[in-house]
This record gives sequence, C-alpha cells and structure tokens, in this order.
Amino acid sequence: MMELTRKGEYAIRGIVHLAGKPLDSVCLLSEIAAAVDVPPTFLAKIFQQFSKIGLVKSFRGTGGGFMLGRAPENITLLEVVEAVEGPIIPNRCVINPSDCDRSSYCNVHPVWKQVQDGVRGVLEQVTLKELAAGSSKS
Amino acid sequence: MMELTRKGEYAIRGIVHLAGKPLDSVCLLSEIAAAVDVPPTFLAKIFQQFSKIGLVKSFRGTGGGFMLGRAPENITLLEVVEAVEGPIIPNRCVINPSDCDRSSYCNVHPVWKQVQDGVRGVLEQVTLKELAAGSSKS
DNA sequence: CCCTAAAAAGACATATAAAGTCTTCTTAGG
DNA sequence: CCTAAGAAGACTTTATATGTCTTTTTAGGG
Repeated sequence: MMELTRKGEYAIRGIVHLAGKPLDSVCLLSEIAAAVDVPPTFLAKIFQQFSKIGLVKSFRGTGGGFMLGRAPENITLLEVVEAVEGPIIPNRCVINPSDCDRSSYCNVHPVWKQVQDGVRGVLEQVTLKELAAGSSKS
Repeated sequence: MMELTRKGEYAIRGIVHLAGKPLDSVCLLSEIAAAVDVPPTFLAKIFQQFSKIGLVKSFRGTGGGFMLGRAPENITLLEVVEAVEGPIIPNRCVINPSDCDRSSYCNVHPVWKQVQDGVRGVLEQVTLKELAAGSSKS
C-alpha cells in the first residue's frame, strides 16, 4: 500500500531533470520525455498540471518549452507529489470526520493523522535542488 | 495518494471490534460484520487472510467463529494493515533497486526509504489493545 | 499573412486493481 | 445425517490508472 503511481514517479523524474538544467533555460517537453523515459503525451499532461500551479513556466510556439517556475531550492518534493497525486491522505476520515461515522469512538483516527504528518514532513524537507544534484545528464 | 483501501479499513474495524471482546470468546463473522457495518462476504475474505497468518483463530461448524490469535496488546496496527494491504511501499524501487534502472543516480530513493520507515514506525507503535479501548460495544 | 513549431485541452481507449457476490466444499457438533 | 459455521475459488462490477488521439491555441519566422 501507500504506493506512488506512475504519474507521480514520472512527475518527479521529469521535474528533477528540468531542475538539473541551467536556470532559465527553456527545455522541450520531447527532450525531457526522452531523457527520463516517459511517454511524451503522458508527461505533457503532468507538466500542464505543474504549469497551472506555477511549478513550471511554459512557452508555446516556436522556441517554446518549459522552465522551472522557481529556483529548485524553493520547490519541495511534497509540492511536486501533491501537485499530481493530490493531497496525502492515509485515510478518508483524516480530512472529513463526517466521512467516518464512527469517529466518535474511533481511536485509529489520530494514528492516521500522525502518519500523514510524518510523510508530509519528510517530503517537505527535500528540495529539487538536492534531488537534481549529481544527475547532470545535461 | 497513500490512501488506505476499503479492505484495509474494514480489516481494522473488524479486528478492533474483536479485540474489544472478552479474551477467548468466539465471535460469529456475521455478528462482527453487522457491528462494524461491512459486507459479510467481504469481511470473510479479510478474516481468512488474518487466519492464515495467525492474527485470528477460526473455528468451523456449529458454535464456530473467530477469536484473536494473540493478546490484543501483542498485535500491532502495522501487522493488521500489512496483512491485507501488503507491505508498505511508497515506491517500487524501495524494494528492488533493479526495478529502478536509474537507481545509480536516483537521489529520491533514500527519501522513499525514509517515508517507509516513518510510516511503519508509527503503525508499529499502536496495538489493538489501545485501539479497542473505549469502544466496548460488546 | 501564412507556415511551422510548440504547448493546451479534451475526448477517447485500454488495462489493472478494488470492491463485492455467488457457488461449492469442508469441518464440526448435535 | 442434518445443520451451522468458515474456506476456497470463480465470477462480476466498478473505479482508477495509464495512456493515446485529435483539435485548438499561441508564438515566431519567412
């Protein structure tokens, strides 16, 4: 359980690759897709999601492509993962207690909250800069 | 992401209910299913999995049913969850590095390991005894 | 102004897994 | 040998993951 989907994995690979590029250099989606071995059409969807929330900037037309929306040290793994996978929710009742009609006597509830906080805490400490370090495959 | 499935949720509800019963009392599956509001046929599958690894003991025929396999303070939430959901694996490459052909230059790898350890650590600290406390709906 | 290169958007298709059901078999007690 | 349980496995249905395809929009260059 708790497994990252392909989408999440591809998302990380793709944006980490971009983060390894010189800042402000525009990068073709097709180039990224080839470099990280992800279906280009699928990666396109992912980068569109990134673009909407400003994790990356996109440029259309000739000479277009993508670049990071912020400096890599200011983008956390948590942001990347939640951008495409949605919020980290070990159990429905963590968000909306009313989803869990037994919440009044549910001792499991706080445990899931703890799991959620733990996972988010780990992912929040990691930035794209760290992840891109050493993976300079131009 | 990272969401527990229904199966996992049902599994917890069911075995926590059982843990709230007096020790060594045999409990009908149908009674448990009704009490925790889970489809009986589905819960049957879940308890069969529990039975195979000794988390519960089962008795067939007239007067049969289920009881906990061990004292509730000796069964952790981690065991329960992994029994039905499988091992906690945030990313495939955590288990088998060969699944991740870019592991040589993959800095994300240790992060997932940390997530895995964190989640397991939390779930391992919680026992059925604690979860059953206060939920004495006989 | 057109032609081409790119991303954006949305509909579509397929595959896998989750969620649940049904039927038959085995075991045990009365 | 009849009935009450759980065991086992096939089956169905639904949802989600994983893509693909087509059309549209945007921008640059001749």
